[in-house]
Amino acid sequence: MEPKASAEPRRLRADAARNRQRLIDAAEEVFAERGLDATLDDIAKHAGVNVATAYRHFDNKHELARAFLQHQLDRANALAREAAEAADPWTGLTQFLEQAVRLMTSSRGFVDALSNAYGAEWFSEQMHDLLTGPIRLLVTRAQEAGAVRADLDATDFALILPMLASVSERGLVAGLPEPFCRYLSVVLAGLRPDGTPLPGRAPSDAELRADMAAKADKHARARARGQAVPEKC
Amino acid sequence: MEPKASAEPRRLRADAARNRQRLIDAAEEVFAERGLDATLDDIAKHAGVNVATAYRHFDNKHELARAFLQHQLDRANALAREAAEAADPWTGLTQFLEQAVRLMTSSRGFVDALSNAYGAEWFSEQMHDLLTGPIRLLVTRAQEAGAVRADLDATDFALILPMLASVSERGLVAGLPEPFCRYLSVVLAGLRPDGTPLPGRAPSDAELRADMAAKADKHARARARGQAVPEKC
Amino acid sequence: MEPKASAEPRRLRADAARNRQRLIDAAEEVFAERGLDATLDDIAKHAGVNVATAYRHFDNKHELARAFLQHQLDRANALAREAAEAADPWTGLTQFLEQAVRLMTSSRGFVDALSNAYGAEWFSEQMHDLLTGPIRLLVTRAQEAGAVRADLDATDFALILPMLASVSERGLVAGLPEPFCRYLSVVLAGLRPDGTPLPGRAPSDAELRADMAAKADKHARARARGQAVPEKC
Amino acid sequence: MEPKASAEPRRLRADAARNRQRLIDAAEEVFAERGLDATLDDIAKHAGVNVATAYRHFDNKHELARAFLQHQLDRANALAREAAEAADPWTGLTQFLEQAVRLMTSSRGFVDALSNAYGAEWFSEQMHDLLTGPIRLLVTRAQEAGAVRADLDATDFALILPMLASVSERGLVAGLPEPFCRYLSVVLAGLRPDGTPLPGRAPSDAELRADMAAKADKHARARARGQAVPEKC
DNA sequence: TATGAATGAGAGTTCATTCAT
DNA sequence: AATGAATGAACTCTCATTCAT
Repeated sequence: MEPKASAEPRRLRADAARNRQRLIDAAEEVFAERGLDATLDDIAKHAGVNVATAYRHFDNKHELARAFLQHQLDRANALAREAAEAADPWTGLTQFLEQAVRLMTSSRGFVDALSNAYGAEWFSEQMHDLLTGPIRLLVTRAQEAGAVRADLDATDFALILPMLASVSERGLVAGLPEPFCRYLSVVLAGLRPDGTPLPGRAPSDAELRADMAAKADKHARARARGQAVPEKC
Repeated sequence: MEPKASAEPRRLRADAARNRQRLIDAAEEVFAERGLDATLDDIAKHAGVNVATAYRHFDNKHELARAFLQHQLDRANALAREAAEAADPWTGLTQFLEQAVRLMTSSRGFVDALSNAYGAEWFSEQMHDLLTGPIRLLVTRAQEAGAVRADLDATDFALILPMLASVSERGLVAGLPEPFCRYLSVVLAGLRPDGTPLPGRAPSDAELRADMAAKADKHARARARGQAVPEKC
Repeated sequence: MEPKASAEPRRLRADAARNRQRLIDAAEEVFAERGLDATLDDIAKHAGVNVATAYRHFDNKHELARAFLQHQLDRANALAREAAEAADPWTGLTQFLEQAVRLMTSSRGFVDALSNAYGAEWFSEQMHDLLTGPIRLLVTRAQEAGAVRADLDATDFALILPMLASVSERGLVAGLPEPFCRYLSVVLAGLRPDGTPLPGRAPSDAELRADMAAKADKHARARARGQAVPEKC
Repeated sequence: MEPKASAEPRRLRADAARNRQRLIDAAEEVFAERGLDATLDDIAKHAGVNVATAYRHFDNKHELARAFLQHQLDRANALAREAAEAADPWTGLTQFLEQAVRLMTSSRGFVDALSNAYGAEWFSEQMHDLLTGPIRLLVTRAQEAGAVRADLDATDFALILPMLASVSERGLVAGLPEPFCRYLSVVLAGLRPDGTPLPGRAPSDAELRADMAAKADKHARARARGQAVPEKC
């Protein structure tokens, strides 16, 4: 109802804007550190404001998380678009992945969302847009240049990105110089054409959408888990 | 006081032993389906016993989770050992990874732990043992046969395994035939020698150990997160 | 400090006066629809002003409710006075009751107050004045004309009015043509002389006063509730 | 799911039964004194147990209220059935009303529910059963004996009872000997045949049912309130 | 030993009221 | 004078854990 978390926020009073920003920053920090399970109280405390103030700015915890994730998604979109301008398509793709992983590295909350701890329909929709928009561009260009497997699809990154996210999540801790780069390299090497096709197939756009619905519906998820796993790849 | 979940369990009365097993089985099911956030009450109900009974057998939720994870780790160990007996080293490695991923696919709780939602020192230690034991065997054999990159180390799988776990976690939902196989293939392809070295280096055994400590200590983790991320891989 | 809602209001700036009126109007609407539990924020929004503005005009929610109730009481007074001018005393009484009930029908907040959801001393005092003033007039005239029971007193309406209020509250919902009229008729019929005296007695003016104090003091009320209820009327 | 507030409760452990009873008693007291808005915390404190204990016994506040109201309804049913055995039909009816009012006198919460502060579908259904069952019996018998107006219906008591409830609510406070008896007498006198028909009509059973739905749906209620009120009875 | 029951410490959210612009 | 914003205290409900039978 109110233009609380709207995209086009009314001009806020100076102090309110400051507090709002503090909240978002705090959310960024706290969600990044503790994941999306962090409590609103904690975030508010971190921001130096009362919880109720958080509720003035965001309808509920969900919305704050959304604001936070929106921010991350915006960055990811920007990265993809920048990368699309690279002279060499392969360089563009690797550059994007590298930076996307770097982005994820800095935020456990984002990884949570990607890993679906946060099964919001909304987030998946955003991801879908990212995949079928800028990322598809990157992939197609790279394929035309023969730089990546022909049977790869942009939608494959719906799985590959979270996969890389999880490395990044663990990566820094080890104290290695640039840990995730190493595994990103493995994956990148695996994306290059090698004469053999990948087994299975990429999720279709429709399946990606179905996936969203399923994720939003916990029961579907439980059911899915019960499914038999094939014996052999 | 009592060495409840000790390595050297007293002989339990028949019914006590049965209840203990039921609890572990229930934990298996429930943790697998709902992840490590599942309620102890739920697990107890699933096991057909009272929560308090769970507390007679396990000091706390943590310990029950440990028992559950132990089980998964044991299976993983078994898988690795079996795989080590494959005639062809590469086949052995792929077989192990395939089955390990399959194992993870069936257990959200295990993935939670791997993805570090569950940062117990203990778990990491177990992983360490798995890596430097049976897995190292597999890797070394494959390297000697020239089937995988020479600069790969068993400890790399401390990152690669969770990475694959996360695909498996998402995989089933999509309704694809055998989704994780596809991305496992990508990673496997990436592990093959291609003439270029991997950037960075594998975590040393010591670093792996340090990692554990860090993960158990949230503050260290927070600090780590603050670290600068290098601009370029 | 300032005599905010005082009887002798300072001259207000034009816009202030307008806002005050808007607030009262909004209170009227909102309290009427949602009862006295409605949010001050809601009322302010309805009035198109900020909550804080409400607090400039009224010390607290209580006071705004008072202003609202005052308005209703004023109307009730006017109704009683008008009715006193009816040619036939009985007609006057019925006319008053009919319109009073109609008034209550349109305002859940008023009914709340009458039904004592709002046990303010002040309100009871107002009711007292209404009863011992214009209503007594109506009753006495009707009695002199032999139209109502001789042993009825104006103060009896301290109970009868809320009683009718509660029908009106429920009445409209049922979708009946003019529901409360039916039960008003029952009560009116019951007020006519029938040769037998009413049991008990009407509250004296003093008791009515005591009643106020008691209602304002919750503890007294609790005590009262503990009182034994006689076995037989 | 659990047989928490079930009609046929499992045998409870002695202490649990005691606590459950304490909770119900406390609810009775607190709801009676402060109405259904009372907080669960208060009730629990009154019962000398932790809030969570209340949640062990009742799914939520709603259910506790329901248990409390059920109790009142049961009593009301019993009263009606007893009254049906009176030799004289009129005596039976008056006896029932007298005792019903007495019952309501002791419980603000019950009155709240009757007055619809508590718009639960369930409660209305219970009332419906009470009205069309034992109360209809009383009314019909009285009509056959010519003791009450022929155009009265049992469903009229859906409005008359709450009406009387509201007197009783206010009655005791005044310190009068048996205050509500006086107004009950007025209403009873009004129910006797007097040669003139009542205006309007009683709600049909269907309308009573519709009423429930409407009450459960706040919006319907708001709409209803907006309805025009006829000028003349 | 196993159980039903009880509990304290939150978590998310709302609201009357006050502060700062 | 009026507003946008902030706050503390409450309220409903949950969960890991402990007590008493």
